[in-house]
Amino acid sequence: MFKIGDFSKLSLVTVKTLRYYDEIGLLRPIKIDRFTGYRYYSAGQLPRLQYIIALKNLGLSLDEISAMTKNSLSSSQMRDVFIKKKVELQQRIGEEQKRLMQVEKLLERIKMEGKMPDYQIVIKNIEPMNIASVRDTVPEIQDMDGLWETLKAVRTYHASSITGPIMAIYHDMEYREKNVDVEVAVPIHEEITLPDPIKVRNLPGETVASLIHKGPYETMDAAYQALMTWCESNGYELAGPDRHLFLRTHKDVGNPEEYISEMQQPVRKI
Amino acid sequence: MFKIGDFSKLSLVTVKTLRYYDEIGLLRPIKIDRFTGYRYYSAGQLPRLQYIIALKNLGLSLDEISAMTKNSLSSSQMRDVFIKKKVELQQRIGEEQKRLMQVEKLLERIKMEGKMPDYQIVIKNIEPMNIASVRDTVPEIQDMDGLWETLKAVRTYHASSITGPIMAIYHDMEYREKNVDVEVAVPIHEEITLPDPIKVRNLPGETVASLIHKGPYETMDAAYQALMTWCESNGYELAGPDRHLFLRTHKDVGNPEEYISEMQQPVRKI
DNA sequence: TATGGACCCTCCAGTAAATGGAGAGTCAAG
DNA sequence: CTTGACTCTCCATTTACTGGAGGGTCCATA
Repeated sequence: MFKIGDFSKLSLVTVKTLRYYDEIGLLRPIKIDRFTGYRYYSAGQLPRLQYIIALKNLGLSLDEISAMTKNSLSSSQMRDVFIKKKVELQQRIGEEQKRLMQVEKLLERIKMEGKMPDYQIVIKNIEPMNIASVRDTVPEIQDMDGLWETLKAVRTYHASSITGPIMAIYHDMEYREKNVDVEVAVPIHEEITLPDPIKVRNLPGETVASLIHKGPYETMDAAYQALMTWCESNGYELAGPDRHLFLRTHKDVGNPEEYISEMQQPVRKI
Repeated sequence: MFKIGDFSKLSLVTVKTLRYYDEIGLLRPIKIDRFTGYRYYSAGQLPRLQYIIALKNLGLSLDEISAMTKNSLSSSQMRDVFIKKKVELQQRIGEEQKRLMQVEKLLERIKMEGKMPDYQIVIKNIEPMNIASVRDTVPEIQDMDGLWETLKAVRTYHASSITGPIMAIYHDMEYREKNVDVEVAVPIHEEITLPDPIKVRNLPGETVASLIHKGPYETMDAAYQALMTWCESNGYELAGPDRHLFLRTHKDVGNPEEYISEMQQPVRKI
């Protein structure tokens, strides 16, 4: 019979931890003095403790270990637990490696450009939504304003059905300055019906690379560049028309330097 | 100005999380209504939030992010942070991979043997200690008893100086049945002096693979086998004479099936 | 027998980054 | 005015411990 300190020295497990394992019922002392509360352990408990430590080193949680040691699982159940653990570990390693790669890319860029990049790119999952939209091919980007006019009806008469910020969807697969195939849209509840040429349709959920741009629209090509570069070096490929969300526009603020937009480029992991 | 729910939809960060970020001062709303307590955010805060999320995805803690965004570090300081993060990530990936390998080996063994292995092997770091010991080459292992007799003096007259369980150290580099070079020892405080042939010496700290054996000493070769196999398949090589700790012996219990021993084999990561 | 120091006890607080829920107050459309 | 959606604060919970306060126990020595 060992007092907790001696047992701790034998097992190289701290006294605090032993008391904790007692508390959660993972490893109870063979005896607790009724009067002093002193815990007494026996050498015979060392295999059990060793077992616990071994399982912990494999990455099992104390809960899992409790379950395994208490119900003394069959070996096929054991196998299942470890297979599950294995998958979990593989997944975590994958994530960490992705992270590591991103950090490395970032370091590279800092080294190349001598400063932190101006844009932070983040992967998000966008839920599907319903939109009211008008789509057309316009000679110049500025001509998009006509489409906004068309949509204005929705925005004034159905203001309460609107569920998000207005956006533009660029359907050309490559960048172009003239004859742009653009769809301007506003997210809505499903119910309303609208006159031609406004259409109500469903915009599917997507995984997008998102970037927030502050400033006038003319300076957005750098942002677009950054997004492309990021996708390339982080192993994503483009997977659909990109969306432009207008989060703060001339209607909210006078100075175009204060405009805020979000670019959402659907992507797919290569 | 958005209420917290709208801002949450825009940023895809939960309301709870936004409130938490407010609480820890990471991202405060631009305005809080003095009477209702309602938080109001602006589109202009999205870049900041995006930045926070990007850094979080790289594996930085909110504390680190706070420090980075509050003091707007120079780019060389930024670089240092990321280099540190990179090292940290590499290390964690290494550990997880080691774990994964161990799980895989274990699964293999379960498959081969149709059951959980009988022995759990654990890596420990043993602190250096002082021992009183007698070393000799004995024709048969049983003859070790003579050495125990010699040490008995220590164990009776200096009982209070003893700091741990008795042990045997096998100095032969390979296993042998005859002419065993063995040292029997008992850990002590440094101060005492002892008559010949007992020596007081320092046993260095070691990294050991440890295994706990229950039962008579005759059945320990299976344990030794298991230890060797484990070391081989987990990438460790032997790095010194192994120690045998006697944790429960004939002095504590009658039935040899109840004996408890610990084998400590110093190892080195290959 | 007294005492000093090492050891042990319980209880409480804190860690990181949220999540879940109770109970109450607020907003906006119809 | 009602109703339902939204928001607020405060508290508890998660993991696997760690640290400390305040107080009791053990035991070898004086």
